[in-house]
Amino acid sequence: MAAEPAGSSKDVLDADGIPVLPDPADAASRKRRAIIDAALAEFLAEGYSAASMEAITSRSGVSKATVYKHFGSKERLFLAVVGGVLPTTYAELEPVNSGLAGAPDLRTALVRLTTAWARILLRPDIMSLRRLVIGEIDRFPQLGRLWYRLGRDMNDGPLVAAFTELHARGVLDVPDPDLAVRQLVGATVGVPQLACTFSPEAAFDDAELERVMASGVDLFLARYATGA
Amino acid sequence: MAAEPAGSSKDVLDADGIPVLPDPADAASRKRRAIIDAALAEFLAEGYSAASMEAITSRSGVSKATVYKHFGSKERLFLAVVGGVLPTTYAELEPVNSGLAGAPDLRTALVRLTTAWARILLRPDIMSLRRLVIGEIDRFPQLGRLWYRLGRDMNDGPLVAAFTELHARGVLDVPDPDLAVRQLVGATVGVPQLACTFSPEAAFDDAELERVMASGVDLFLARYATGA
DNA sequence: GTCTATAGTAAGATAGAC
DNA sequence: GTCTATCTTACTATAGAC
Repeated sequence: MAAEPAGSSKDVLDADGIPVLPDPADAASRKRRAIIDAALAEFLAEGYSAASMEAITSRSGVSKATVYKHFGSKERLFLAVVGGVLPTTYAELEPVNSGLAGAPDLRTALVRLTTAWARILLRPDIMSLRRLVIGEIDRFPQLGRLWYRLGRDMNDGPLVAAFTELHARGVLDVPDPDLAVRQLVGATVGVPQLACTFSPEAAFDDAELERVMASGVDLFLARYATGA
Repeated sequence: MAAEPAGSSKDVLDADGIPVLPDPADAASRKRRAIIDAALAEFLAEGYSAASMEAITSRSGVSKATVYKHFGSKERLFLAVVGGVLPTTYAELEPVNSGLAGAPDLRTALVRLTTAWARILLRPDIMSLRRLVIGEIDRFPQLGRLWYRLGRDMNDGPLVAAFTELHARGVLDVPDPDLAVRQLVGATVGVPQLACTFSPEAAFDDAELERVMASGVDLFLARYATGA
């Protein structure tokens, strides 16, 4: 259990009484990290305007001046924090997408895929972040565009590629793969997502979720699957 | 051009020099209406927390004390204004729903219906209101539940009834009408709505909109229409 | 880089005259 | 019911010591 000096001005001594000087760079980035975590929690709980820099400094254990040295202003802090966490969030969805074009049973693969997406996207922390971004879009349009673009690039993108290939192989008949992907998402993940957007307390157990995803995939395949 | 005394303490005289005393009830409800309009504009522009009661009083032309006499607090004002406008908003969608079960061509009727929905729901003012409600759901969960319930009751509801009837008549094969409606919405209106939610500047011209709606309806019918 | 202390401002809400 | 004037509080941001 190493001593972690929290910025105290007093020297910290090791077992032999020798002062342990914290690496200033590490100390700074630890504080930076603490500020980011505290700010995210505060912004998620209060929204941008009601969040107070005072509360963020209290949560993070640093002083107000330090926060301003690092981030300059409340706006810049918000953009850094929220813009920084979005790619992390979407990165979780990427591994699910691999190898769809080569799956033995397309229906099973699509149900698995959409169910995995839904389980992640419906998580309360991600739903809260989504509501925050949507609610602040007039003030921070960059974040809205970023969120939408990430979703398109990291989720829809691979699916579009897979459908295009399956179309070429004659397995699917998809004249507009881009639109088809958006329809699939709307008819599967979009259904419980809409409910959770407006009713945070709404819960979908795994069985219900898989039933809805399977029904949406069947809807999709009824139109786009060829006989082959 | 009738004189409309805006609460001035000086008497207003008619053409014969006779004081025109404004009906106090009417004057009060005119002010109430002015406050509501000003508050809605301010809340839409700034969000709940950043909206200032000072700005609302300026916009409405009444004093701060009057606003508090009428609505008691900022929270109550917000609930009254937003909760009051939601039914009005959804009422616009109701007439579109009538007479679907008896339509001669179901596909045409559904394309017309979803396109009409989309044109209303994508309007910037309604999209802004939607973002406001979503962004403030942690603070005002009532509004989220109200929005979702209105959408379900006034839009999905009639469609569920129509699909149930068409199922009984053998025109459709819809084992779960409620889910089917949500899928149809997700695959039609939901597609451009998602884009507009995150990119307010995104615009869909009528031709593009109808193409997307028609494609979504075809998707729906490929699964749920019987041969009959 | 980090802190304490504070400047300067604007917010929500109310008192009291009319 | 309505207004003007004001109370109290909390906010963002900064100055200056270390």
